[in-house]
Amino acid sequence: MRGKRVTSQDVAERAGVSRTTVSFVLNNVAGVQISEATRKRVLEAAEEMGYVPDAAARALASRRAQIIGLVLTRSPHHIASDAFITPLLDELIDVVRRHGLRMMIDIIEPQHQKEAYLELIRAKRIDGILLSGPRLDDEALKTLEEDGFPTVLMGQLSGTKFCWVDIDNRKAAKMAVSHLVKLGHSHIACITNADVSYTAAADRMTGYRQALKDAGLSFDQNLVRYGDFDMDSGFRQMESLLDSGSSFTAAFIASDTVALGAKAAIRKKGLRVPKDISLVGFDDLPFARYMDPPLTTVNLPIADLAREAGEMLVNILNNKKPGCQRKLLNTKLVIRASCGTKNNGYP
Amino acid sequence: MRGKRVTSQDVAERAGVSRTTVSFVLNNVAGVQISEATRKRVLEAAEEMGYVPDAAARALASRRAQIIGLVLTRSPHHIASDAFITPLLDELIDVVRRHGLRMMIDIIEPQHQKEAYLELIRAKRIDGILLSGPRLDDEALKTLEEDGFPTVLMGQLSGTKFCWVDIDNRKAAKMAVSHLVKLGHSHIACITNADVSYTAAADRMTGYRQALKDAGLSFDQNLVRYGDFDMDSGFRQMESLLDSGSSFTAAFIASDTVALGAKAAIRKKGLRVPKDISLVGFDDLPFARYMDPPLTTVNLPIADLAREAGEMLVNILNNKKPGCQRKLLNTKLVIRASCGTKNNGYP
DNA sequence: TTGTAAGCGTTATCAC
DNA sequence: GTGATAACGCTTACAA
Repeated sequence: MRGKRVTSQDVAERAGVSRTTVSFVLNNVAGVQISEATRKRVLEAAEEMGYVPDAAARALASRRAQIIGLVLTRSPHHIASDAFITPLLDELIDVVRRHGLRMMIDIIEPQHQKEAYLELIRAKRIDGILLSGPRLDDEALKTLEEDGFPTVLMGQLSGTKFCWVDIDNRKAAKMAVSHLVKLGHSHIACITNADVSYTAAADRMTGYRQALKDAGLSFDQNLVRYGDFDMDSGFRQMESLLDSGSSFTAAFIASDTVALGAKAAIRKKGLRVPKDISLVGFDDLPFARYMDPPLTTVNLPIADLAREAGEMLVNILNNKKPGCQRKLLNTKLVIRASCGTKNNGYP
Repeated sequence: MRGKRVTSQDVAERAGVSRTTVSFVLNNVAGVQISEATRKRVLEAAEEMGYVPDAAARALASRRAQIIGLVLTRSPHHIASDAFITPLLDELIDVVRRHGLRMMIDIIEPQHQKEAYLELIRAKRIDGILLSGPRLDDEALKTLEEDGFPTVLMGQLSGTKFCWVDIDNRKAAKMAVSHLVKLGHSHIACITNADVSYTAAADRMTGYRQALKDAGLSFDQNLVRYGDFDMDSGFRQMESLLDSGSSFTAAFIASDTVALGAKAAIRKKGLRVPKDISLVGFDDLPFARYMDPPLTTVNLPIADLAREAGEMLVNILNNKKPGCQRKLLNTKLVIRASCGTKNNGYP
């Protein structure tokens, strides 16, 4: 780094070949036969000289940056949950590394700078994009769709032809609520994870309604509240539910984070979980099992989601499995101690 | 993106100037006088044609990638806490964007791939590096130090000449423990956030000892356990403490995450917080205020830390404020409801 | 099987 | 003030 850079020219000279050969060997170009001896000589020379190809030069010449962009939507509250970002990054970086790529990250506010990430593409900084928390009102996304830029969404966007990976939110929510029904609850409240303009929130809500319907229970709008990603919203909405006078013995809360806030509100009212109110969450964040009582919740396989999305994008970049791919991942209910059979109820 | 790319050549032709002039105008090169008329014409042409400079070409020619690397140390357990990564990224991306840069992210295992991030530098992918959770046994770091590669650490590394930003862990821990002392506690246990080979863990431990010393209390090794970043370790270590037969009425737990596990262990034993045992945590993670009872803890200003580190690196890259800079940020104790005055105690 | 040479789209050094 | 022109370090037809 200090001295002059080692270039492919230097390696070529040392190995007694041309730069072309060096390039062929180092990039393992298919369809080109190079003798074992030459190959070995080049590899050794590169190794000895500590040659590392210049990324910019390579990108310029090959028209491939070998970088994928990870774009997260920063609502005022962040994507699904902060707790997901670590396993997400972890897994994605593994995928990317396995394929010899790098990852560039950007976070956008849905309100402003919506277009900010287009620069990544226009400046050819990235070859493909992974978008978490896509929104219909994202104008930049339309551009991507028109241009056919390699894109994979984490989450669905109906009416578009994007590839995506997601979980079956409806099915998962239904499973969670059915669990409550089986325990004998007939008055089950619901706090969504977010505004229903988010597909995931709407789907979870739908699952809740379906479970009620399947059980022959009636849907009561008075038992529904809308969370807003964070603990505060859970606290407020549960307070509202408790103060409303509507009676219920259980609640499906479509986010562990929101559930944590809700539990605090229940406790503040002097009520107990699950004695007075049973709770089912969603996400299975690390803290769920350490809540008091440990929270029964839907496990969201975030690492799988990330890996599938990453591999899907890589496949697209490599022109394997072309066309539009979609994948719905399974979830499972993790039963812990926040649900009881219906008993005294509230009020 | 679909049609042929717009190059600076195209812009130059449209504006009726040379590529050089376009470059001067768009990069706001100092020391070059360009007439307002020309400048405006170039800017307009670029705007109209939707010109976005090619990042690779620019990097190749200017020898500046305009990208900084964020390298996180992935221990088996991740940097300090998962919950920190979102505000960290958030703030860093703001800084970077403000300066017209981009960010590339990498995560390394301290065991393997220690050298993996050197490729970022060797391939000239990044101009500077931001390293979180630096470790003394990181060989690659030595290389950076020798080469004088622009680097800012988040966390300290004694015996090196790196720039860094950190909090005063010792002072913060002392403040936390003194709080317990003031409440009348004289038998105060300690669970570290991690192994003391981590500087932060060692410093927090030292702060704990100093607080005891200042209060004239004796240090008892039997009251100390070593956490390991996660909730599980907190659970296990608190169990060990409780089973050891040593008596204590309060505990300083140098991580909220670890504290959450510890609290579960306390509850499992049928004890209460703060009635039987007072608890002080460290980090002030979002869930701390929603714990039952809300956790008294040290607030770690992660966003400030990120911003300071980011700005410091940018300054170094711009050759402002040269030399080695170091910054210690203040913390404050957030008093909630997990501490009481000494009363019955345990056992 | 390997080499030659022409780009890739900028920036930067000089002249004018 | 502005414009040629040479790097920058690599990939990749095309030749040999």
